[in-house]
Amino acid sequence: MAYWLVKSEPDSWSWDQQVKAGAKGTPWTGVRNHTAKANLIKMKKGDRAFFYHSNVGKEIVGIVEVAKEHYPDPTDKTETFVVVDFKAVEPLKTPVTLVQIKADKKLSEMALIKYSRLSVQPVTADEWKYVCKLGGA
DNA sequence: GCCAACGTTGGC
DNA sequence: GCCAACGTTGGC
Repeated sequence: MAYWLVKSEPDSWSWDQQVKAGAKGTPWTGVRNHTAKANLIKMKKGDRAFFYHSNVGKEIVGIVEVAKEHYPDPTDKTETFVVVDFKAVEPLKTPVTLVQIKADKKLSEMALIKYSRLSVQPVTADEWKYVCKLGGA
């Protein structure tokens, strides 16, 4: 199983909305970047991803799971980009903030820091376990 | 095919 | 609100 991190501005799609959307899963729409698209395509059902609030909060707030593998983005008229469906798994008891990640040597290689504008990124198994521990998940 | 101009993302 | 990073567009 692979691990990922997805970003969303809570003003447009927040963790709370993801939780309320329930166990069926909801499409992760709006990706318009080819690197991010390539990552979406690599995702397999059952893969897990951190849900990160960009701009407001700037912290990892929860864990989602791939409920459905990639298919064309219904909001993309050009039919170039894809979505996957995510469902909420569990919140982090303690959100892990960007400040915390930057200050932590173990997490200094995270794509979140190195490729700060990429909205769908891979996370290594070590980073995954460590962030889960920090967050109390 | 190069590169300047422009738009967007996202941290500060 | 500013601006750095970076992707995209369009003229040549």
